[in-house]
Amino acid sequence: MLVEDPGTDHIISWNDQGTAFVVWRPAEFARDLLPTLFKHSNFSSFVRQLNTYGFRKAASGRWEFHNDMFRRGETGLLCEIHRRKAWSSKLSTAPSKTQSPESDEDHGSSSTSSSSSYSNLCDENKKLKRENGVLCMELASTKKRCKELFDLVALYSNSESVEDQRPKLFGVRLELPQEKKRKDEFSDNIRSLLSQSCK
Amino acid sequence: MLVEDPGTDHIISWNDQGTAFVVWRPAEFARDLLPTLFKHSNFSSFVRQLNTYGFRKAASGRWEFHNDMFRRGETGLLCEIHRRKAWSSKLSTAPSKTQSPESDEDHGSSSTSSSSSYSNLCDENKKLKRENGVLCMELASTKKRCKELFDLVALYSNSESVEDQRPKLFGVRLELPQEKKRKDEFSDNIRSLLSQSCK
DNA sequence: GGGAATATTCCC
DNA sequence: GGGAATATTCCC
Repeated sequence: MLVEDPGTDHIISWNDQGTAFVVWRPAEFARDLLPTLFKHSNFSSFVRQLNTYGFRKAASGRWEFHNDMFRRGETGLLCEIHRRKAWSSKLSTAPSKTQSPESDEDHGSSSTSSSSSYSNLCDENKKLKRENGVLCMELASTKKRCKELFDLVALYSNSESVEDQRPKLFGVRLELPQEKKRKDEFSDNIRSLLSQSCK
Repeated sequence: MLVEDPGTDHIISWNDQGTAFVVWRPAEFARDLLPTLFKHSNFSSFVRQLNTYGFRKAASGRWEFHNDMFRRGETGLLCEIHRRKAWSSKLSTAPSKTQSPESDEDHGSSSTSSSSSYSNLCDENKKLKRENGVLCMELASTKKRCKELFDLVALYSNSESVEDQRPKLFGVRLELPQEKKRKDEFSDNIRSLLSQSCK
């Protein structure tokens, strides 16, 4: 609205190509125009919001900001400008790079690319799907492995108590005290593990 | 400051006991006084902040708010009034649907991606990130569990071979053929499990 | 540019 | 009353 308004073009306007807006007079802009739209008159707070919504400063030596969805005449694109989410960097800390290379992939991009460009989003999407696939596979194999260990422990724990075949002397099974203690400890461990589900 | 100021006592003042403040005229308070201290003039936003800082509304049929650290004359207590932290609910989300049916999450959604809409892509992106986080957590807990089982098996396998204390007759350990076979199977299983990394 | 604390809004 | 999204501030 401000960028379009010819009355404020000496303060803020489109660049020549209509691909970005330029704040020609930051001081006047902050003092006179910001308070009409926001609860403050700080240029830096305005810039902070621009960044949050995917606008980037052009390296043009002036206050020029661009966003792929902000172009002269293309008002239909405006609805694609969204606030970057805050959760993007919160839980994604441990992407389990157990054996996947993905070395060069900039992990911070998840938060950066959010709203700026369509192709960035596509790239991130692809990467997420790849990562997702890797995680699914890794999880599946870990679960399988976990189940194997579990079954093994369960089997042994079971067979030991059921089919103990060790020789007896006159009907009494030969077993020394310290072995008994060790075996009981083992059984306790197994019992506690068995009490949880591992499937 | 406002509560103390005699000039505004008809709008806001201490209660009789000096244990709370009372907003006698919420409308005037919001319109005339709030903007002098805050970036808004909404009484409800003011109340929201009061709650965040531990003030509670008294059940007195008027806008009376109290806080143990807010008392007439006790200005030294004011520094004990702190903003409530937000962390209390953040990390407790832990979906960890280890055995839940995960019904609503359509895992096949990846195929839907052919839709070219930008906001669809954003939504999918969000979902992927969420899914990713859940997978990471589930993988971590499964790995932990796997390691526990692994250590248990390793421990037993170890102690069994090292300190077999069963009685011998003339230097030969008593052991029946089928037990030997079962134990070898067990050892083979353990060996193969040990050959993979489970950390 | 963006993380993080705090403020304001919106909603249950 | 408070959870949660968004805005503003502060700071690296």
